[in-house]
Amino acid sequence: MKINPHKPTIKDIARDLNVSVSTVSRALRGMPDVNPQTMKEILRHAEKIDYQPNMAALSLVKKQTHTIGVIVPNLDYFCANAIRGIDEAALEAGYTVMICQSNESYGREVVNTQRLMSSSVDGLIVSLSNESNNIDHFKRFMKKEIPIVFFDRVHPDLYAPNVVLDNTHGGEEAVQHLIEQGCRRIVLLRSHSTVSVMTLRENGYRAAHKKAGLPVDESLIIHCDFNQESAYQATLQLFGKRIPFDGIFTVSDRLALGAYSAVKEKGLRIPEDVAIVGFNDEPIMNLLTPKLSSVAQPAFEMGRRAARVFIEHIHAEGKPDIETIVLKPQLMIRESSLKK
Amino acid sequence: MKINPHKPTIKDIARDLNVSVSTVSRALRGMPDVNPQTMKEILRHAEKIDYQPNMAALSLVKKQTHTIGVIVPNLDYFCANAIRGIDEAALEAGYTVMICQSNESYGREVVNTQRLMSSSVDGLIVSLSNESNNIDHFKRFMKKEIPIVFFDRVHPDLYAPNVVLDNTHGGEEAVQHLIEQGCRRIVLLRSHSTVSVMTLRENGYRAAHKKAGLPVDESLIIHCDFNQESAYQATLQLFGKRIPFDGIFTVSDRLALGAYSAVKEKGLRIPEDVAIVGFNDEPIMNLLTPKLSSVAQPAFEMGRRAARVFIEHIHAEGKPDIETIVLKPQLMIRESSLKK
DNA sequence: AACGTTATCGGTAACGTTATCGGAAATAAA
DNA sequence: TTTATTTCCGATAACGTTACCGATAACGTT
Repeated sequence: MKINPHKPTIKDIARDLNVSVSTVSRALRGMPDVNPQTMKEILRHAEKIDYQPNMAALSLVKKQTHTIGVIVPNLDYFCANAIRGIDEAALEAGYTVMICQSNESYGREVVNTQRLMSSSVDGLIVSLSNESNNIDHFKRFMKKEIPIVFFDRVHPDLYAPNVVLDNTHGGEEAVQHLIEQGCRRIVLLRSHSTVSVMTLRENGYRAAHKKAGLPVDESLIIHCDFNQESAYQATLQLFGKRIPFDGIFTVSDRLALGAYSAVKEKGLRIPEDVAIVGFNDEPIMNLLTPKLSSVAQPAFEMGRRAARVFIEHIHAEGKPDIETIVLKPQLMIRESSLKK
Repeated sequence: MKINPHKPTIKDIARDLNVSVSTVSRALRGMPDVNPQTMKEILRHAEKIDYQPNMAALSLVKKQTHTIGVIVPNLDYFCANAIRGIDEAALEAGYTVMICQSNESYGREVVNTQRLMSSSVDGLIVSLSNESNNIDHFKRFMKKEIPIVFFDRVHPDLYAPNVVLDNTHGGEEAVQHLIEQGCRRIVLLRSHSTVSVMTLRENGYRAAHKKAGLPVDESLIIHCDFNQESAYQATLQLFGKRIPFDGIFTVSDRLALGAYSAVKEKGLRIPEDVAIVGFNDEPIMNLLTPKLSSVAQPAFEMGRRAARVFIEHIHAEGKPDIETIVLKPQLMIRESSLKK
């Protein structure tokens, strides 16, 4: 595999057609000052020998790779959709995408940023890992004036464009809905990460209580690991401590699933005894009985917007504005929270 | 953003330290013929000014990009895990990965191969889309002697390394299990794609019947679209036609879910009236009651092996052997198929 | 003293492409 | 006819890096 069968270059075309490489280059780029006749010949010949421009050479002279580095914490339903959105917008603008997973690990995130940096991506689109309290690796990036756009999981100390959900509003709507359904002791099941989304959803939880004139019982606010098993255990512990509750709002559907299992295991009915609302609206949750109510995020749209902001910044002259785009969540009410 | 703050190059280091670029280049690569003292100084200075090698220039002279293009049909549980495996093996070998989704569409797959080809990836790791009957775009790739490795969804006409599951065996085990549980009229729910995995799993279905001395009723072999809704409709139609059955084997968990819903909707019990076995062993299915039996695939391992084969081929002298790696499935027996 | 060796370094071409400049030929304007 | 303008094209440098070939100096060896 070492012997390259010589990929054709513009030099080959130039030699074959007895013109200069300059002319070939211009023709291939459709520049005006080239004879239509020779232009046609060059294009035809390029097609014939299946010429593909050498991106490395192009990057070298243009100082752009037309590649976007993407770092996501995982490839779950939300991220997969966001990536589809990023991909679509990038494709439209002639960019390709390098995707890395941090696996919710700070170390992996650092390694990935370095890897992408040394691959000379034009910039980064990032959703932070759960563990990322230290964010120096991104600051280093930004010092070199390499554009970064954050989406979903953002960090207040990173002065860069953000594309996020109105998480506060999402949490508030969900909890308000539970209150309207008659719940008075609502558990908040959240991850103990410092990532912004969690805290904002908690803020929404508190806001809903305040608006309804209800007190917040801090013993109902539970921090657990960001996986289903941990949520399951946390819910069981609640039963163990004999802390009563009649509703659960979780910051993700996966956590909701853990709570779900625990509640069912205790022989309680959903939603009659305990109403549950999750977050993300993963379609798979529709297969539970009862179907899970959840706060839906426009993941695809979020990815697309993030990529578009990124491309705007790449093309902007001078320092572009740092804006934050906030998308609206939508509460999907289903059986798990509807006490008719 | 147009004004580059001049990324440091080896020229800068050479100027600052009054040595030649050759020396810097050698020092940075740890070559032997450079004075340990100057070596140390160069390394220190490189560190100090945060020097990052320019990959474009490197690619240009080395004719390698150290980038692998990956094309997958989607980012579902299986693929996400396979990608993690690819990523890990690639990282180990100093490669980065460009991931594209074909969204099960032939057109997108063609666009993606072209995109990756013009991005000058060193080669491709591919799982075919559901629609890909025509595979000329890959043959074009292979004609240029660019290495391609296929995994999971492969094609018999593509003479390239394959990393696959023993799908026949997986199907056979699943159906054999159903037969042992007393099922005599087992539905096979498969997608009507020509992709190899489907047919092989069907072969397993037939093999199990043959071994058990049971006839295969062709009216029980159902072709539907590769999604849950279509599986749901197909199962309902079966009821509509009053075709009796007491077991269902589906080629994916998602299809199993569709069947699941339909069976439950008809008021039948799982597994007592209809036993169900799926394929992929998505953990999410453990939340169904009853829990779904399924054939597990070592997705992570499959991805890792595919990447390793790829890298072997890149480094091989001359034409390396074209091998097919077959991994073993594992039948996970749970409540949905266990009539005790 | 003359020679070969070794260690250490620099110069230069090359990779494939674009950008800049200048020149020749063709055309239009005087 | 002469001059000015356009149209088309080629030569060359540059991008950042490595590979190859030499060059120099400091050694030992005979």
